Amino acid sequence: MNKIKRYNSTDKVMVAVDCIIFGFDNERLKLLLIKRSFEPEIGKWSLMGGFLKKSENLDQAAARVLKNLTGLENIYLEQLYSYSKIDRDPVDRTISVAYFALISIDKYKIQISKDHDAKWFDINDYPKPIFDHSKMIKKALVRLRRKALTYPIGFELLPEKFTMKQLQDLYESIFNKEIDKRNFISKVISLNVLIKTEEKDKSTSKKGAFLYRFDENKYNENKKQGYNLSIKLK
Amino acid sequence: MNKIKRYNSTDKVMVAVDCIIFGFDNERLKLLLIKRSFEPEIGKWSLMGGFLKKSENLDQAAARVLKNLTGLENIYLEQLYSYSKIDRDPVDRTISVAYFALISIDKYKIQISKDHDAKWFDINDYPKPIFDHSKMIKKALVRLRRKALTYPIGFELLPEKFTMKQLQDLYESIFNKEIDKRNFISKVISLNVLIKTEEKDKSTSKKGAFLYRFDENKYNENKKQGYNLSIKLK
DNA sequence: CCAAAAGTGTTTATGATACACCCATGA
DNA sequence: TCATGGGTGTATCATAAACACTTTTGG
Repeated sequence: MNKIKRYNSTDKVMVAVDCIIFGFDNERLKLLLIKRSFEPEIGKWSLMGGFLKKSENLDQAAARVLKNLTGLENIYLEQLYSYSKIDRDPVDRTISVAYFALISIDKYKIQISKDHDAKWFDINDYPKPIFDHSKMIKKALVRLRRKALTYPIGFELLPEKFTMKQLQDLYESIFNKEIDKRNFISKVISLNVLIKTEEKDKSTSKKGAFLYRFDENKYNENKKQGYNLSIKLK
Repeated sequence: MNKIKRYNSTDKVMVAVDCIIFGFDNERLKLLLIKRSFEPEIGKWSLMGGFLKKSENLDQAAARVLKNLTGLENIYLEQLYSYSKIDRDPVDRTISVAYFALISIDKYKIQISKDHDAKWFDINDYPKPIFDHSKMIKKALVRLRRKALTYPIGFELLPEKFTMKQLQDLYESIFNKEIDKRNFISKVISLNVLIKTEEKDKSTSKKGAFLYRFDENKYNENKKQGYNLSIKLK
């Protein structure tokens, strides 16, 4: 190919990534927000974000932003949606590509970077964030709910070993809805992606609850047949 | 708010929108591609695209691109995904936000702009397009299939009045799969969004087939209960 | 021994699938 | 009258939902 003129660059814009970081603390679904230490909107709650660099793609930028805040790598990240309202950022024309991340809060000992004033909030009770971040969070939750029905998100949100109660709590928290224990367990078992270990977690009862692990191989074998954890959404 | 320094602008990039334009000609689902009249990749098939301007948001840019090619306004457009591989466009660093559009090919007398060499292709038989457009098209088809199960896309893809056969052909074409006529019709009727008119289309049979219309009010009333046109995807 | 959480099955209801014949009409 | 596409109903099967009691054990 011969030399080609570069495109007219008068319309170049800043591209940001913002991360909706979901975490599960083995009881409730949480959302990680930071208190902004810079203008604009200093002191207000915000999603963790950053600008896309010339040397990276969007997935990489989102991973960098996430690592910057949590120190974690190889975390589940999925692109959500791109936001482009002209004045969404009062400083400069910026479009933002939102990503959402899924983290098991205690699987890793998360060291939230001291550079940031960050806090986990319950997914049903968090402060109003800046800009259009509220829209992003709502859309991420919708996406997470859909994903939870067709993909074993417990892989990402639960520790290595977990009890059925924890798995059920995760789903109840995501859907903000009580689920019948018997139906839930028999459905989950029938999906055939869990391995029951010999171990018990005695931290919440005298009897103790068996610990389970996800089996990625089983999941990969079975996923052709479809994975569907129907939960009635009234 | 006081004057705030603009963000460092060394990392500004071009933002493009590319439109995956689906159309239904009352027989098969089609895809509209253009033959590029400019470098790079002149003469190859491509999605219709354009660059985001400072004065518009992404939805507006996509609508402008679509109007530019087809002359149509108020067409269903949905943002699909943002593509950002560093060298995806060989000329300059560009990220592209893909949108997909749904058009009833004969509901409007589409005047494809003579400025473009455009052509409708069958969704199962189209030429390999440039850059990452093939990935975009595949993702758009996945999205369309999901959408078809939960939203009456016939609103967008069919003419004002249509026969059950046309509606079924649309779904068979989208899913590339034969569907049982009796099951399909009774399922569609049960969704309670169609109005049967007194008119018949006699163009394909001596007996004639009743024409139906979508009823947007019925749809809006019923959608709280969910809209689900289960089609077995083997 | 008892409080508290873990564990376990069955029945019913709903919805999906499979399947085949009659109808209306213009040529 | 007959060829062609239009229109219709039922029986079976799979899965979701509703529902309550027994087990275990540390304190």
